[in-house]
Amino acid sequence: MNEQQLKLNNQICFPIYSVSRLITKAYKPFLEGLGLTYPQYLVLLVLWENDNLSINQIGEKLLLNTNTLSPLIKRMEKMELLDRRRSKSDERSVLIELTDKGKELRENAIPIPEKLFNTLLAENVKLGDILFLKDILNNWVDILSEKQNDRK
Amino acid sequence: MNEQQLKLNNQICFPIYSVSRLITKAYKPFLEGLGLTYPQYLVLLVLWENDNLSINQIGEKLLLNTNTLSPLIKRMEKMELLDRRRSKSDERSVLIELTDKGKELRENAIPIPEKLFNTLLAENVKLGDILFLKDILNNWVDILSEKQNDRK
DNA sequence: AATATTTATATCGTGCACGATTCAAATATA
DNA sequence: TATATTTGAATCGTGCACGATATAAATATT
Repeated sequence: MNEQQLKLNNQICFPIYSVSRLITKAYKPFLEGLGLTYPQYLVLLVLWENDNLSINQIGEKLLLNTNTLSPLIKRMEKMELLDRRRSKSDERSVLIELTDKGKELRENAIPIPEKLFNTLLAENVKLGDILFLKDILNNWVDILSEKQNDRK
Repeated sequence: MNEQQLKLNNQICFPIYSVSRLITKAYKPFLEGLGLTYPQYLVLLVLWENDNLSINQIGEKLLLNTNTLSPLIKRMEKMELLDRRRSKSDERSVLIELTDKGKELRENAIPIPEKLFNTLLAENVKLGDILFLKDILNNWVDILSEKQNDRK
């Protein structure tokens, strides 16, 4: 592995780390109108698609463990966005069901993706970031694939 | 904007958010051997490249504000990886200088990028994630560019 | 049936992130 | 030169993330 390829690690890992935070920040103005954080919004996206899931099932979809989701969902319960109740068939499971308030929020959330899209579009800096990320990622995939072929 | 394009938002934002966390997790086993977190490692990467920067300058490179960096750097001072001192020419600035221990850590950090690379390579699941991310990202860039051209 | 193991949540501790605010030093302006 | 504004750090409060651990319910094993 040569010098340049070694640098690719940081060239991809750091940008992903940064862009992830930039995206969360870009969502903020639209989400705080609804009183939501980005992770809370993700939970709602899952529940709007498929209500009455266990915490575990939500975690599978979001790749989050219960030590993150448990308190997060309790905060959302306090906000009266959802209800928690133990499953009757398995007392270990906690089923999450949207309240009317949680369901109604969906309407207000509909314009968010387009707004976010336009935000990223308006800020050319960010398009630059994405383009940069795209090139690096393509480069990385090439090297990864190449290396996997070498092993055969 | 059609339904599918709207979904692209979540198709790109969520994967970036997830992959970012996966990458940080992938670094963990290698970094904790050095007693470092990923953000601390990033600070060292910056300082190994260019010592004696102010907190602000480090923040510019990492896109992090002082309310994140200040306590993080104080923790690194406690670990005796770096020294903090006020600049004489501008008493507001805090200059960060690596200690010998901080400099020496560089040697131990050299194999990390390759190890990480191999980890991602070994876990085919993750290569799948990257490929997925790559396609979505390319798709997104196409749409963004197209939309920007429309405005002209 | 009694015991061991697994599974679904929850809790605890630590370390980011980040908006808001504070404070002092530096710089700009009247 | 006095005052206003800007700038660099630091602090505070809140909310994630996540490893480690605890607990109780469900399931497997003996």
